[in-house]
Amino acid sequence: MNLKELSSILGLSQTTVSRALNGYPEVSEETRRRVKAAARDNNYRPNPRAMGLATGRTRTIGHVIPVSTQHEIVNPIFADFIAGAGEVYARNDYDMLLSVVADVDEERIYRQLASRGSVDGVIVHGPRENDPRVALLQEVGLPFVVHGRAGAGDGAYSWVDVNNRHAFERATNFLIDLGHDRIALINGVETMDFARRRREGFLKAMKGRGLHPDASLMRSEEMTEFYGYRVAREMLMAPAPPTAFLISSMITAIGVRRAVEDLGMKLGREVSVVIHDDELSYLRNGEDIPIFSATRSSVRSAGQLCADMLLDIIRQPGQPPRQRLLEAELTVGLSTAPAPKIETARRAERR
Amino acid sequence: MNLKELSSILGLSQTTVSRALNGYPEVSEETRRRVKAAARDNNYRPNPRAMGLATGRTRTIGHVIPVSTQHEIVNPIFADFIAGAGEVYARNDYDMLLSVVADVDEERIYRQLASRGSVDGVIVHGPRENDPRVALLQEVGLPFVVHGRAGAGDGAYSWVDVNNRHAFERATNFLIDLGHDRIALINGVETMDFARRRREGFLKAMKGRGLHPDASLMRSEEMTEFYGYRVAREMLMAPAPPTAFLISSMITAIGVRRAVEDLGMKLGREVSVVIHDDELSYLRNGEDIPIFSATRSSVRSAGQLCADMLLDIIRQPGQPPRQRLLEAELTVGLSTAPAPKIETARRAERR
DNA sequence: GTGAAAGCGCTAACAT
DNA sequence: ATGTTAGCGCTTTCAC
Repeated sequence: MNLKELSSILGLSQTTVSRALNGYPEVSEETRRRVKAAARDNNYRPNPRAMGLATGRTRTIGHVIPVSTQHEIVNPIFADFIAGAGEVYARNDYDMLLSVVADVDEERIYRQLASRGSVDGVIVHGPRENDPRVALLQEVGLPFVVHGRAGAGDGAYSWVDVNNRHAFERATNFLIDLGHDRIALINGVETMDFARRRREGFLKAMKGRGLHPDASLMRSEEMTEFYGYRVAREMLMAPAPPTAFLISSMITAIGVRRAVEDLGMKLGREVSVVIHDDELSYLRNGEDIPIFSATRSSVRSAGQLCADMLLDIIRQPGQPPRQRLLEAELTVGLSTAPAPKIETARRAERR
Repeated sequence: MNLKELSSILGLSQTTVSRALNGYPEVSEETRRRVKAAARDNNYRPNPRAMGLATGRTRTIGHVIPVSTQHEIVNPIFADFIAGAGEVYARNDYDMLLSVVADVDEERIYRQLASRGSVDGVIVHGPRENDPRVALLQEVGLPFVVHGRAGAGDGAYSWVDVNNRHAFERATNFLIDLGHDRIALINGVETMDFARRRREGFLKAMKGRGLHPDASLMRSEEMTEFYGYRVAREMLMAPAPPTAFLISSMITAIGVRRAVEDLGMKLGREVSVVIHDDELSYLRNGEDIPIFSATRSSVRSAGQLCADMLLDIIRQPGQPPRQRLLEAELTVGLSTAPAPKIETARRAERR
């Protein structure tokens, strides 16, 4: 069922039917009612490609997932983020286009998305310091929201982030409260913004409590399981082993646990594995309340929020995104720059 | 830069330029060369929506990720699968459309994808027994490949699966070899095909070795961390606790480990956590070779294979997909039914 | 308030 | 081997 058929059934022109369906004000109430009813009854679905061709808009958001060329990890955290964002898209009748791409190809992909007009906007994942993608996207005029912070000036772009520094500061303080003073930080690659912030939180807490962080207990690598296993083993076998671990990834934590077991040490009291907030709550609340999913749900919220903000930006070209309430442990930054406009766009006054 | 502009630069008709670019045979060698050069120099990118409108094909594959309405888990395994599939799409210049959808809405989404023509085909995730989606997709004529088996007749559709039964049989046998006879099976929901197969593998090994599986040591639920924690704790505190666990999910295994720690028991020798093949190799090979990623990479291979098969099916309407070599622990089934044809399709003879 | 017609960028019959 | 023309299904301008 296409517009032509539908309009001939109704004895109206395609124009009128289109206008009625799209909420243009110049259609009579009566006609609009009839048209909407007929559309529903005939199970009419506008062809998104035809719409896209005509409007320049696609109702599609791109997510570019960079896969490192050196390691084959795909951060499982993406799954939660994507799920959150996907929910929002579904609710708003947007599609999600996922590009899994070798990190070296990222620029090409972004340019391609922009020049092909495959998407109305993109979410940027895993920002690095002074991430070139920000400038790139601004250059090609593709609206975007960054998941994490890319470390350019405030207000230069919009972002949503988990409050990494604060979470790690809290976790560190908590371990110190438990009596630990040799705390190992097993972190992700610190060119990644989130890893840098986690480190800062850790150091802030240590110094705030008069403790000297031991450089040999601070590592920064791609967060694989084996990385956790290897460095934990190394540290635990050294003359002055850590009494607690602060770990940046669930996967890496598994490796650490293995190392601890391997050495015949006891997990729990002797060595606490803390993966930011979630595990922290685990320790705090005892055995009955598993809050491990807390972080996963934060990430999911982050996905929702990112998507929501991006849709906002896209739908209100020329206006900064609106402020909003935050759930979970999230922080946001709103771009003060107006969003790029799509030339062809001429928003109808929604009724 | 669009076709019109490009052709006017070249002083040729749009038709000729289109034909040259798309490899139609009736273009002169010389012209083709010129056209291709000009396209490259002018950085010409065909508009995929316009192409889609004209051909009915979209060069887009849909992945529908069902999210349970009752639990908010998103299987992290999806991330690896998606990464594998995404790679193949990128290589073949296809797009991936991801729909995260409440399981109750799944049928609607599939129908929508079909009727809107948003995608050329779909990958079906998480099949259940006699999954209605198979019939649905056949009804609406959308080409598909199932990740896992949906338990209809052989040859009715194409699928790719990890060899679940075999993996669990091996793991169970291995535990028995180690001297265990009270082995707990902490499985996923057994209406899911993969969970049923894993159970079968477990039972086969147990019976094959003359052991009686204890019903109180076999559980089947949505694979969350807390589920692992809860049932492991229960089992370990019962009069006759298990001496080993066979667990269907990495996440659930984390819960089990916690339970073990909580009870002050020692992991490793006393209780072995086995998550199909990967952990099995871990145990077998000792501490230096972490093969934990084995399963993750199987899943990734499965993603690649699914995508590859689907593209095959789409590109050769009317022909069964070709046989292929398998890597990793995968099994495939090939549909004997011809793939549905897209009416508008008229494949050019690729030169 | 409604309709006719042009056009979005491309492909594919049908000429030549 | 190349061009002409008619769509694909929708939006939007312009006229009534």
